[in-house]
Amino acid sequence: MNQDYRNLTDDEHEAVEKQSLRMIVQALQEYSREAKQIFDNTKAPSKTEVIVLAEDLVQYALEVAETYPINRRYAGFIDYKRIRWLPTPYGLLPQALLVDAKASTENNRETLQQSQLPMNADFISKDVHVTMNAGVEPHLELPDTMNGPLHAVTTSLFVHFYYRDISTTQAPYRELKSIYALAIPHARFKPRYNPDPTTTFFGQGKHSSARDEDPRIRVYFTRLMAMCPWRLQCLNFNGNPYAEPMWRDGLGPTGTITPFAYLGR
Amino acid sequence: MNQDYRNLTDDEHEAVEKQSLRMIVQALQEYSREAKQIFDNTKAPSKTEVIVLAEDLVQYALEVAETYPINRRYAGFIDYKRIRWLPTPYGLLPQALLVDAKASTENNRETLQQSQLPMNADFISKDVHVTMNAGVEPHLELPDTMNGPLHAVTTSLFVHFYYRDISTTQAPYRELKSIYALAIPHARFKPRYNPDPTTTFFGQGKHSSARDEDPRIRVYFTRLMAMCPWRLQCLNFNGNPYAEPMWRDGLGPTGTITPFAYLGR
DNA sequence: ATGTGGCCAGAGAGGCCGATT
DNA sequence: AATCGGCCTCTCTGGCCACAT
Repeated sequence: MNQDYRNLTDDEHEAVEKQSLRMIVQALQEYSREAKQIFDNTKAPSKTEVIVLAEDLVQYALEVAETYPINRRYAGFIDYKRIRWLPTPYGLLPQALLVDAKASTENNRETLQQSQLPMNADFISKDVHVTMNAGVEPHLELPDTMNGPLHAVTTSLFVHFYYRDISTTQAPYRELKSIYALAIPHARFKPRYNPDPTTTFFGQGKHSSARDEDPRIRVYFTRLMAMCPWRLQCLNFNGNPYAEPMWRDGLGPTGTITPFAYLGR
Repeated sequence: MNQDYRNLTDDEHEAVEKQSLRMIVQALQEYSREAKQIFDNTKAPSKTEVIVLAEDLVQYALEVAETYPINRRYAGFIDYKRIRWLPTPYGLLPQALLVDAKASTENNRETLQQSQLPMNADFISKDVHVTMNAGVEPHLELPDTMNGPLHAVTTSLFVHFYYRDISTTQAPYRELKSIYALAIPHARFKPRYNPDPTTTFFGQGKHSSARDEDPRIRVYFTRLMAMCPWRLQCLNFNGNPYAEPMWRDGLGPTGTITPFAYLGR
């Protein structure tokens, strides 16, 4: 009756991240119709509106797709966060699910704040070795009445709303083109995903060094997918109310895409 | 079997706002211990942290104190919003509950964006008559399958975290001194609360006209309380883990304060 | 054309401070 | 000392644009 993720093998832990991502992809798909409707047609008081829309939509999509909650909360910059019991074949695991919403007109990379980085990163930019330390804890310690503290594994997911602006005066104001969902590997997978600065999906951040802003970092979609196809999922809108229910899995640079069944909302 | 708030008398509608506020005050009181614990001890990556804390705490406090949900969502800048059925003696009413969280080192006024203003406002500032139109709709129209649309009354509440900074390096980082809860009157009460520019709880906004920022507006606590005591509630921390469970009601410039029972969390 | 870097832009949300009374 | 007005600061979040392959 294992309750500690640290007892899992690497492959088991990867499977835990995979099933976590699989569930939010299902949730996003089921909510995709309303998500697109709201995203495209909500009037914009300001251009910042898309940020708020993305956050709200992630909440609406995911809050109905939760697992057994653990009575523990904390506040902070992460958009959607839940401490919960996650059922897995390897045990019922305490998990700290962290999901961040992003809105973007790009669809090839994601910018992370240091506080959103789950693993120490090493990469090369302009021939120099750049480093950034993880800002996300590997787990959250939950004081346990019985046998010492419980460790809730932290799982870092990102939901990326890829869109373009259409109009500022009338609906539709925007076109939500697709919803990407990414699972960034836990710190423990450093040897697997970033053993050295040249082997990585990380890239130079978006910050301006000139104005010495807080450093950020980027995750490149193609490279992440090449290292582990299922970690990059994409739900595409092709003219239908709902997105295309596709799940990426398997091997190879782009993996294999297969449709999945879903119930709409 | 009334389902339309427009059939209520003014007094009945006031009572609806009052019971809505009463419920969130109960919820805030029950959550006050954890709220203070999180507010005071959460490390601050930046000074903006308090804003996020306030938003999260409002969500945590209120999400467990909801009424029968209506299956309808919309996204936007309001921190906490729920469309729901509110049971009242005057009928089961569709309601759009809007709650905004504010963090402040002041405790005498609240700044509202125009989009948070539920009634057209008139007031005098520096001898000139200033005006601001409501940015909140009186109700949300819900397409109804049976007998035409349903109108969800909009109820505008604010939760104000009054605090001061303590330290930037070690816990406690802040001191949450009290939690205020305000109910801003619905547009229909304009004749009651702001019949003319000199009779009002509104005041000049915080925006800089010089840099022509979007106009904002202020609500003055004392004046709001003088016009209707129960619309300004305050839960004070006096050294105890939980705030003092006090509810303001009755008449007079400050009304009457009485304690209420609560179950902690 | 793409993949990368990175400079800037805007807009929330409040901290504060200076007049007034 | 309070009550008001209002200027300005900070910092989030991405739009974009310029190179480099």
